[in-house]
Amino acid sequence: MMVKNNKKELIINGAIKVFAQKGFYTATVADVAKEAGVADGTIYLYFKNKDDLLISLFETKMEEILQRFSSLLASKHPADEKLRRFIHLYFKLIEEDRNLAEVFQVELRQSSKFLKDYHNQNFIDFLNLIGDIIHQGQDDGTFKTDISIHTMKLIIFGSLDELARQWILSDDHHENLKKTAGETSIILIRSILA
Amino acid sequence: MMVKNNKKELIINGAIKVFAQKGFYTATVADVAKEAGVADGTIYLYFKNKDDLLISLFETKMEEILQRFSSLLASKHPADEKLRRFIHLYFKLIEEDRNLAEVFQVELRQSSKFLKDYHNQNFIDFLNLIGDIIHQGQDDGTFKTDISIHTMKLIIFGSLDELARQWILSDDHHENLKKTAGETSIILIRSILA
Amino acid sequence: MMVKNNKKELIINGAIKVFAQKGFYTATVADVAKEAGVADGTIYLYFKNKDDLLISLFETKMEEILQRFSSLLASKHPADEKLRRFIHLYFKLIEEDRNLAEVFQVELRQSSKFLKDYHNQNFIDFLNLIGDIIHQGQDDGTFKTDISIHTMKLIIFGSLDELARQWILSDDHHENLKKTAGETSIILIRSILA
Amino acid sequence: MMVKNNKKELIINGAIKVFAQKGFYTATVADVAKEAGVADGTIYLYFKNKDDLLISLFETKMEEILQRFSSLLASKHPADEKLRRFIHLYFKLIEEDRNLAEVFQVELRQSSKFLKDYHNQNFIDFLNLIGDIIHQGQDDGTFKTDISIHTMKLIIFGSLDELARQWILSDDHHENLKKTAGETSIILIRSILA
DNA sequence: GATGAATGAGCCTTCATTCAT
DNA sequence: AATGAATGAAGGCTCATTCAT
Repeated sequence: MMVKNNKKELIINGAIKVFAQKGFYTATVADVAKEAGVADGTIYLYFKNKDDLLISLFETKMEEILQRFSSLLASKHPADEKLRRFIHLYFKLIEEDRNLAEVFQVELRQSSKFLKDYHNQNFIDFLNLIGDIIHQGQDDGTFKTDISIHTMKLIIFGSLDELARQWILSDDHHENLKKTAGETSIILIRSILA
Repeated sequence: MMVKNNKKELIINGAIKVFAQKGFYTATVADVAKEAGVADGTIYLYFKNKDDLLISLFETKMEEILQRFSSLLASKHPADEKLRRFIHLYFKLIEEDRNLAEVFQVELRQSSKFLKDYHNQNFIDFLNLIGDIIHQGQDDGTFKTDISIHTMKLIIFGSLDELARQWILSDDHHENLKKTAGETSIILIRSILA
Repeated sequence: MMVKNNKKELIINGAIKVFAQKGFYTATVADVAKEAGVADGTIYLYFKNKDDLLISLFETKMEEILQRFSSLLASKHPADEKLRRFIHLYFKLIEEDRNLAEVFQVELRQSSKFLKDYHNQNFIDFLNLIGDIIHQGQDDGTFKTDISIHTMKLIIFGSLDELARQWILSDDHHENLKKTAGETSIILIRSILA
Repeated sequence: MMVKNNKKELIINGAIKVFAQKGFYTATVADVAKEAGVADGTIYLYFKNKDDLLISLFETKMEEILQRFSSLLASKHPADEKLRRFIHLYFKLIEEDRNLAEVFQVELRQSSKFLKDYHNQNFIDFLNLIGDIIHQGQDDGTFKTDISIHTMKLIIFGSLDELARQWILSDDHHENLKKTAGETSIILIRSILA
């Protein structure tokens, strides 16, 4: 079948919408069930509990996201071009699914529960995508080597993250994210180019 | 007496500690009261409710922080030197009060409640401190003018914020924040210097 | 099944008993739940809140009561006979369900909440049952017309109400309410008979 | 001094106003203190607790009321004239102090606490004032003897009480209580006159 | 698998009462 | 006597979770 676990998907998508609107703690499981069009109890057939729903949501979507970046990173482009494309893809994804972006941005930052106790391998993997690009650039002489990859990847991710957050939280979304992506590429690449 | 509103301070500091450890939603008002060494009801003599406690906490501390930045910004230094000092002070504050940093980082980002519905003027003011430095630098020819102040200030803040977060969330705090501050200054200033 | 909304009934009956014994404000929702044999939360599946429970209780029971009076009033008896029967039925109902009577007598008179803010249509309807009898009697010449129906219906209701209250509050219920009903009929009808 | 226990009086009068407006349970001790213009704690210098405040209020005012009736009853008038004057005085008092009337009418009926557990001697005394008039009337042949004094006094009191309540609860107080008093006198005396 | 009525633990909040000043 | 800040017990209500159907 094409549609595996249809209900599970419905619930995850309902949760994304509801968590984005109300926040994880303020939203109720009943809210999610209603949005997903299933009964409250059904959620517990697919997820251990409310926390597990958030984590599963994150992992499922994060895997999808990592895949969308993977071809980009497997390409033969020079490091600066890869970084440019990374940045554009990042903002494209944000624009495509604002609710998901909001859940990632706002809700996952939230409680120690999810960024401290819950060891977030997918997030680390994501950061390492950036690290890999920088690594490549430093290897082939495209990028400067005077700053640590660790610091640089956090600067890049932090920049994208904050720009995305402001765009999400602002009510006016006419503001073009593509233009922002262009500017951001210039600034960040300039800061690192050999 | 010298110490006015001693209880209010005790409560705010208790709240910072408890919210940092457990998260705003997971922490109970009773937890805060216990940490502050007051009765549960006492909290309601000083704060309207639990939400108000978080917001008051934020506003009180944010004002303190803004003041600590103000002399720096009133100084006669060139823009790049100001930015360098801004970055160092930022990390210094983070190191000084990790709990407060964590509350700001994690809890305030949290739910729409606090960054969407609650119009956060202090946060905007803080971002504008950075904007002012950039503005000065563009005016006197220190900084490039090809990128918008808006984008640039978010990149700077986002970078600092993310670096701070990783430092907070990592258990090993031997890692020197001063070194990070140095690296970050170099990168960010390089990206903008004329 | 025959019994629909079994739980709602259980709760209302529990509430009648508990409110009669402890009073509305002194009784807790947990008391009612325990008496009804349901969980605390179950009450909130059927009633919006504690106030709503009291109002719903009143409306449900008042409708039942109004129905028990309706055949009497639809009958072809002369007005004085109707009034006599009304009085007897009133005391009969009091005797049948002392707890309910007590809730009506004591708790509903209570706070502005329930007789001032809550516009009590059922109670007005009940008073008008008496008004209708008097009206009929004045029309067919059975009753005097020198006094207003409004005053007369309040006198009749107030008399019954006070007699009922004293009976309820007295511990000795050997005292026959039927005898009281007889006496009361004589007095009240005498006061109005043409 | 003329004004003995000035504070105590202030508190009682504040309580009457506040209890009338909000109801005994809904009103807080702090509300009463504010209305009386004293500190919360001051109330506990004069009253054991909140319940005691209500009971003391009742007893103090009830004594005043009983005194106002006493000369009437000591007079040499025939029983029917006494009853007529009783009724007029009753409504006059209601009109004079609506708040007090409301507290007596609505709040004191309230919980078992005050009409069941609290043995209300003053109220019994008040009812007996009516009983005494009837007794006199039956002795001197003015009133019929076919009905018990007990029933009759409750009918009279219940009638006055209900008429007063409706007047209090209705917003329109243009309605003349004197006219009501007149009508009521006619009806009640007619029902009992030999 | 799916439902949703029922559960009951737990938390925010109120407020009568106390007591140091 | 008077104050009012502080207390903390207690209760209304919510909501994640379960389970009989």
